[in-house]
Amino acid sequence: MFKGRKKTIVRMSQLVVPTLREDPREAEVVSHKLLLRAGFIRRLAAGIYTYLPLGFRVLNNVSNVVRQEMDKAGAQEVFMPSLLPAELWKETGRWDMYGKELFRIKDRHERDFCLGPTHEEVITDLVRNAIRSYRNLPVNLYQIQTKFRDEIRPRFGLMRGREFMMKDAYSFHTSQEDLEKEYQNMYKTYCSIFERLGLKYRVVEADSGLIGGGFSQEFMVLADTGEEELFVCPKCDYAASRESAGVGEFRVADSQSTGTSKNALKEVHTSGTKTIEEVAAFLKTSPDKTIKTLIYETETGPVVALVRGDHALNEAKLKRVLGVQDLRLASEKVIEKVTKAPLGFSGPVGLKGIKIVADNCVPLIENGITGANKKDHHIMDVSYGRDYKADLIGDIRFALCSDVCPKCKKGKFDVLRGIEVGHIFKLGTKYSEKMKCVYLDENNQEKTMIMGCYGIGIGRTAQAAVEQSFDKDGIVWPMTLAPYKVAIIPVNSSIPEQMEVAEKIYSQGRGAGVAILLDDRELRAGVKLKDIDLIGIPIKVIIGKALKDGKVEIKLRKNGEVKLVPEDRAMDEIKALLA
RNA sequence: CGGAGCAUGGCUCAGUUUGGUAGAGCGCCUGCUUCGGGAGCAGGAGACCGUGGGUUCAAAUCCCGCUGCUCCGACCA
Repeated sequence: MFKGRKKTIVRMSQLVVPTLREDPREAEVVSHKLLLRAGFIRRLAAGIYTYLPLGFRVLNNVSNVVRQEMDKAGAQEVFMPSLLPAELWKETGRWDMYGKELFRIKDRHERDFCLGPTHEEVITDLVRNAIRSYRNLPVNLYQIQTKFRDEIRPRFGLMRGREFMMKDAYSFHTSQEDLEKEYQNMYKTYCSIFERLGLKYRVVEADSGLIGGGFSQEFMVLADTGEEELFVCPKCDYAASRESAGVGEFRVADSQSTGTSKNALKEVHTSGTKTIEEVAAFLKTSPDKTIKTLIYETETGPVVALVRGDHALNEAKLKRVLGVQDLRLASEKVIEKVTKAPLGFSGPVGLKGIKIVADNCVPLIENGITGANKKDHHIMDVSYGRDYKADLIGDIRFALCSDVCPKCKKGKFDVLRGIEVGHIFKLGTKYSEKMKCVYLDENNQEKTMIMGCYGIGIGRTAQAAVEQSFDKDGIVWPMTLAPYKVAIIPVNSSIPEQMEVAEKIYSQGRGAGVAILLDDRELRAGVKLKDIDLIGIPIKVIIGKALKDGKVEIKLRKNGEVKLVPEDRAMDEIKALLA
């Protein structure tokens, strides 16, 4: 591949690997610290990184596996622009919907552009022009490319950057069944990708967010420090992200009496109490007796959402239940207009002319407590049906680990942590319809294409691997990801015999196409060994004392295992380890 | 965007309270001695103390503005 090049630098004395002895202040999580310390990446600005030679090699290792598996699955690689005209985004409405996360810029003619955070619009535009017949469907096009998102809070190095490498694929179909087939094909492809990369992962049901569409699944690399919570049922195969985990059973809170006698409504003065906790404490009861009332604004007007006081409302679920796209907490002004009372005293009783959505658990509350829609007042002994009604009742809260699996209704959730590295979506016609991406079927009928979309965070995957595999000395790369598989370390570079053997094995390795590194630096053994371990090279060939007997050491990073072999057998041994 | 904090050689930090000629460790360069898990000695280079203004005889230090970065909450691969 690089035949034209005279030599690639794989001598440590020449390689740019600025390792650091101390943890950089900017890093918080282990993987970020290690990538910085071991000289893989450097920060340029918040969430924007340079990949140094080692880092870039790892990135390419991920990309290559992804590319091979995608090609094998029948997808075709393309390369789309990063700089995108606003018109396309206006066509789907996402120019307005995407919000502040979209990097927007103007050209010299004051025309609007953005830096691509994802490419549904671009690919759909391409396909609607390039493909007109059912004969040319289905297709799956993908690219590996830099994406831009003006994240609210860039974090943890490559985990959440503002500029990051991503593989995104888009498939186009003539039927739902065909999409289903490709979705399964991609599911399998993703499994083999993450298996080849040597990662422990789980697949969970997920919310599809801004990308939209219906069903989607996330691939999570398991790591205790992961940002995501996965709700996994121990009794069946159900697994979901925190965002989308369902609630299997609606029970009354433990503290509620089983008695059903309804007391009469009572208004109480609760001056100075605003939060649920304050109100519950003031009235000497627990938060699960209260009804939390939240006012939201949507594109179809304000709505009132009710959840039990000890539950957290899940906006993604609320969006789904309401069937709205735009959802945000109402301003105090709107709250006052809707409830005629200041923030902190809202309640469903007596509200008119506004849609009310209640969580499944809310109607079960007897003699509950909620705001009186009157400053400094709450009402007690509120019961559903008698005192208020909801227009919609559904699952709109976050699941808790005490909740029951919605699938088998038996297991209580285990909560694991993970890092989202892949996401597959069934988009349906969300984009193709708006953008008139159509084809002619065999009956000369115009039909809208059905789409799927499949992403993998390349840099994030690389960093997730570190998060999953490190020790006190540094990174322990899985073989596939390691920037170099083998490092040759002459213990004392001032002994000519050691250097000779080192050079010999090095050139044998290069001749055999092994990704091999020679630590030819004139440094003490300890420094070289520490550096190579920090970098995480899987196999070390240590040339030292044993050379007197014509032997070298082969030591594994993973478990510290050492094997003494005759120097002329070293290469065979390495090849066996790599096979 | 709300809350907290930080900004001083390449890296990690001290110095700021109580203004008075900019420090340490690591790294880097030179030489000597060392040489199997971050060596020792000697010599040396390297900083307009984030930025703009103000107070003062005098500001890294006090005051005001700005910017950048990190962390905690709502978004995403």
